[in-house]
Formats: sequence, C-alpha cells, structure tokens
Amino acid sequence: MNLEQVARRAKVSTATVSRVLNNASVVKNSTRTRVVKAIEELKYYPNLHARSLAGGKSRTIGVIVSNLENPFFFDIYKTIESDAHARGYEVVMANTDYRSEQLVSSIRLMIGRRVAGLACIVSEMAPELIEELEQSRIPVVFYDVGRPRPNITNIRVNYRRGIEKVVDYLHSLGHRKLGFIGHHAILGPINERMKAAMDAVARIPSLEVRAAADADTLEGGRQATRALLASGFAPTALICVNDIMAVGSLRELRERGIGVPRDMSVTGFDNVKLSEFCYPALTTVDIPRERIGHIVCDSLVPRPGKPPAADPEVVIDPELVLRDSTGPAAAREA
Amino acid sequence: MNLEQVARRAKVSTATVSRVLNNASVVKNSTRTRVVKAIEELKYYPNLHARSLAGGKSRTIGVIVSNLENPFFFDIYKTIESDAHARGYEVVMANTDYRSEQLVSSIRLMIGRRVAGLACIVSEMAPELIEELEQSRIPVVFYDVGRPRPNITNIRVNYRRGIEKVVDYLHSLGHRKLGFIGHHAILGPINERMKAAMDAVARIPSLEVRAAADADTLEGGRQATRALLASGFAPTALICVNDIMAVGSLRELRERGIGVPRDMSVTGFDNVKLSEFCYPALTTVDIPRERIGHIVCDSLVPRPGKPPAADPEVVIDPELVLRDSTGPAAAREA
DNA sequence: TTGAAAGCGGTACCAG
DNA sequence: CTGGTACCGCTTTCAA
Repeated sequence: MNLEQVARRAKVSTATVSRVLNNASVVKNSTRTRVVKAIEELKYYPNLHARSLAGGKSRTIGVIVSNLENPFFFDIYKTIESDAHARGYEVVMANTDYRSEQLVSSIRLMIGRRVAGLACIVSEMAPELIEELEQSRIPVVFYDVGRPRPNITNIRVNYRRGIEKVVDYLHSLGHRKLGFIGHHAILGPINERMKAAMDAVARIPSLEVRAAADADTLEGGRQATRALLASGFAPTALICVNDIMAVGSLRELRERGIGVPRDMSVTGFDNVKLSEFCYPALTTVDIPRERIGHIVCDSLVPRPGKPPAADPEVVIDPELVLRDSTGPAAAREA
Repeated sequence: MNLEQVARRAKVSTATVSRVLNNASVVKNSTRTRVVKAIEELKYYPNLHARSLAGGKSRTIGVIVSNLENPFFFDIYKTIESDAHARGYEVVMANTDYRSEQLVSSIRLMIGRRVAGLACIVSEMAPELIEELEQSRIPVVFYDVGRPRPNITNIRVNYRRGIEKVVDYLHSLGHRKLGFIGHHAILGPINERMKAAMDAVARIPSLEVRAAADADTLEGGRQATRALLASGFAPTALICVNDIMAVGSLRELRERGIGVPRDMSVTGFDNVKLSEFCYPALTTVDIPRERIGHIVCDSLVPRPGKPPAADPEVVIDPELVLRDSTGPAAAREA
C-alpha cells in the first residue's frame, strides 16, 4: 500500500496525495475529498521511514534511561513524552539497565534513527561517545553525567548538597554510625554520588559509615541491607541512594523485627510517589523530575515563540523532605 | 554522512560498503578492512530509515501498553524487549494511558513504522482498529482484549476465575460486605473485569458489593478507597483490581487508623514485586507476566528452529497468593 | 570480488 | 491548483 496506489485510485498524482497528507499548499476541495476517500478506503498509512528519509527530518526525539523500572526515570520520561507530543514530536525510548555497552548501542541506534534530539538520563557513561555525539550534530542533553559541549546541554542535581542535608539531619538526631545502601552503578569511589556521600560523612569526624550495594530494585535494596547488617557493622541509620532501594530496605528491617524509626532510621532519595505510600513514609530528598523533564524537552525541541533555552548547564538544588522513617538515635535505648 | 562518502573515502562502491555493513556475500579481506577503517574514521552510522525502506523490512516490533507506570505492564514489556533483543529485533514502545484515542494513534504510528510485529497489552479497545490491523498484514497479539483473527493472536487471563478465587476466599473468612476498587478503564458493566467481579459476587447470595474507581495509580487507589468509605457503605474487605491500587488503598486505611487485616482485609491482583514489599504484604492473584511476555514474542517473531507458536488463543489461569493483608472478618469484633 | 543502477515510498521544487 | 520528477540513503540484482 503506497502513495501511488492511492494516487491511482483518486486519479491524481502522488504529489497531490502527498499534499493532502501534509495538508500543505492549497488543494482544491473536491480533489482533497476524493483523495481522503481513497486513503480511507485503502486504509492507507504512509511509510514513516520513507517520509523521514525524503524529508530529511524525523520529528522524533530519543530518550535513554538507566532503569525505567525505577519511577524516578519513568517520571522524567513521561514528562518528556508529554511535552514532546504537545509539540508534535514522537519519542522513542531505550533502557540501558545501567550497562554501558547498552548505552553505547542505544546511542548508536538513536543516531541511526536520525532523531531530532537525544536525552540521556543515565548514570553510566562511555567516554568515547561524546565525540560521536558531537559529530552527529544532534542536540543532546545529559542528566547526571557528562560535561557541556557544543551541541550538548547538561542538567545536574547537586547530589552533594542533597546528601549533606541528609547526613546533617541524621547527625542532629544523634546518629553516629551510618549505613549507605547503593546500587551497583554507583559503586566505587569514581562515582560522583558515592564520593559525595563519603565526603559528606567525612566532614563530621564523629561519624562512621559503611556501604553495601546491590541492584537498583526493591529486592536489591533488601539484599544490600541484609549484606550490610550481616557484616557486623551496626548502624542506627541507613542512607539509601534512592527511594526504591529504601523500600526494599524497609522490608528487610521489618522482617528482622527492627523498628523504623524506633531502632533504625532510613532515608530515601528522589521523593517518588511510592515514598509517601510505603510504611513508614520515607524521609527523602526531593528531585523535581517534572522540572527536569521540561528542561530536557525545552533544550531539545526548539519552541516556536520562545528562545531555544540557552543554558548549557543547569544545576538543581534538591530539598530534604521529612516524613516518618527517621527519628532520634537515642530512642533506641528506650 | 552517508554511504557514498564512506565509499569514496574507501575507494569502493556504495554496494561494497553496504556489503561489509551487513557482512553479506564475500568481500575481500583487504577491501573490508579499508571500508571498516573509513567507517570508523568518519563515525558513520547508517540511516535506519533508508535501510528499512530499501530492505522492505524493519526488524522492529512494536509494543503498546496501557500504563507503563504500573509494574504489571512494565514487567511484560521488559520480557518482550529482552526476548526481542536476543533475536536481533528492536522494540519501540507506546503508552496509551488507557485512552482509546491514544491507542488508535499509537497503532497507526506502528503501522506507519511498518513494524514486523505488534503487541497490544491494553485494556481499552477501539473496534474499528481490528480491521485496519488485519489489512496491515502485521502479526498482532492482543492481551486482554480482542478476538482471534487471521493474523492476530490472543492471550487472555481468566480474570473471572481469579476474581472468583478471591471472592470465595474472602467469603470463607466470613466477609459479607465487599468493596471493589477499580480504575476508570474498567468502569462500567461493559468491561470484562468489572463484570467478572460482579458475577463472582452474585454467585453467593449473602454477599453485598459496592464499587469505586479512580486512576490506575497509588494515588488513585487511595482516592477510590476514600470515596468508597465516604459513601457510607461499610465493607470488611476490599478487592482491588490490581496491586498498585491496593497499595494506595492500604495508605488510606492506615491514615484512618483502620488496621489491615484486623479491621479490613485487602486484596490485590497481578502479584507485582511491590505486593511483597508493602506493609502488610498483599494477598493477591498471580499473573505470570514473564510467561506472557515470552508468548507474545514467540508469536510475533518467528524463531529459526521452532515452529511459529501456533495457538491463535492462549488462556492463562491465575493463582491466588496468600499473604498478610487478609484475615477473618470476625476479628473485627475483637 | 566488485561496480552500476534500479528501486523502496515519500517530499518538494518547477512547470504548466 | 496539479503533475512531473529529481532526489533522500540504502539494498539488491545483474554484469563484469
């Protein structure tokens, strides 16, 4: 089923069919009607590949995330998608599962698709990519990794400040031995997040910390918690790298009869919806995911009226959100 | 950046470049090396649109889901994706948010992309579509809606049996007044799920039921619960259409000081991971999401060796999973 | 083993 | 307002 068949049936040229399809230039009303009729009768749908090949453009933006299963990424994705749709763009998504080879192949896939813009909301990185990306001339925005470059924008959260707020708060509650629950992707001192956490603790001499990591899932949070507790270290508070892992942690503690926050304080990060719905509701750090999504879309899709969102780098300062999963360390002795 | 430029740099024809790209037919080794070098130096990535246009095929399958935010859909999606990748296929996803106009445009988008196969894991439906789909000659699989057709496979869960198991179980625990928490998409007696629930209750004369619905989210579950309780009806058990809404329900009950399962029993559906991690862990009905994902992929992507997964219709019988959110109705009087 | 050239299904420019 | 036609970038015969 192609343009030509439709053209034949409507007794016009393919050019005209194309015109009504894109309701471009003026087509006589009677002709248009005939064409539309033919299209419907044939249930014709234009081949999008041919279209973007011929047109040279794609009206599609690519979004790559580390773990769509984590609502944090999903929320950002969803915002981008809805903004993009509102501007007449499609979006294609790719999930890397924190694997940098996946990131590489996803990025290449996106380049192959000649997307109009690319958002990489990922924690992992592959240095060789930025050059390829720069060459591709595709507008790119990175979240959490990378550095500003010619055609690439950077959005980052001041994770360091966020984690400091958590540490200070726990310290003020009397906690001295802290556990850090991370996921594999942030393992190792190379990682900004891990480093930030360690540094935040190091500022305060009386503090002691120990970390454990597992997958970025509910189950991973549970396992990491189990591992940490099995190590013999006895923290009175657990700082989790995100809310999902914190919920996993909560479960492990519950099964061990460790009361939260009575015997152990737990903090999350991101402030995803679930953090309010779990029990106890999590003290966490808010990362404005919708705002991030909007910024991403603004810097990728040039709006008609507005200026093309200049800033090559945007930094977001996260806020502490107090709820029920944290309490004074002293309570434990009661 | 295109084939021709690479060809020029490697001093060969575009045909040859194409050959090494698809490592088809025999290319002399020295030539191949030269071409590969040119490709790398130029950081060339083939235009996928041109490729699928010329080749006539796309090695991409489309997956449309109602609400990716609900892990139920995500789990199926993820299985399909990993199976597809294993077979050398890409997958493009679309989310409908239960809106049937979105379903329509997503399906058309997929047809436009000339996907090699299409999976519709959705609850909503638009009758006019099946004809278009049939005409498109694309292999399609529907979950939960639709009827088998020439090129379309159907997978369905015997929701009726599942809900009966829940109702019977609650009845055996002494519950007589049941609340049903659904989401908008299943509202109205037209919907299979809603009907199944009502029928399951109707089988047992002593039972009384009242329903409320809201969005398919944690917050929606909470709101629906609030609405139901505000109506004056006083159930001793709440049957939720899925786990996510059940977790939302749990929160509302907790804030009202209604103990679960002491004062109220709550059941979920799907058995997503979260149902084990929430508090109390949910009694639910297991739907084998991975199995569904595998079946989908098998019926869309013809495997090399195996026969092309015949069955035009697959029915899955779900199992009840008992956990901590249900208990005897009598306990309430204690 | 390699090159030339005819499409694939549209778009868009140029005439008429 | 409509038709003819030269591409878009790649695959795939057909010959050499």
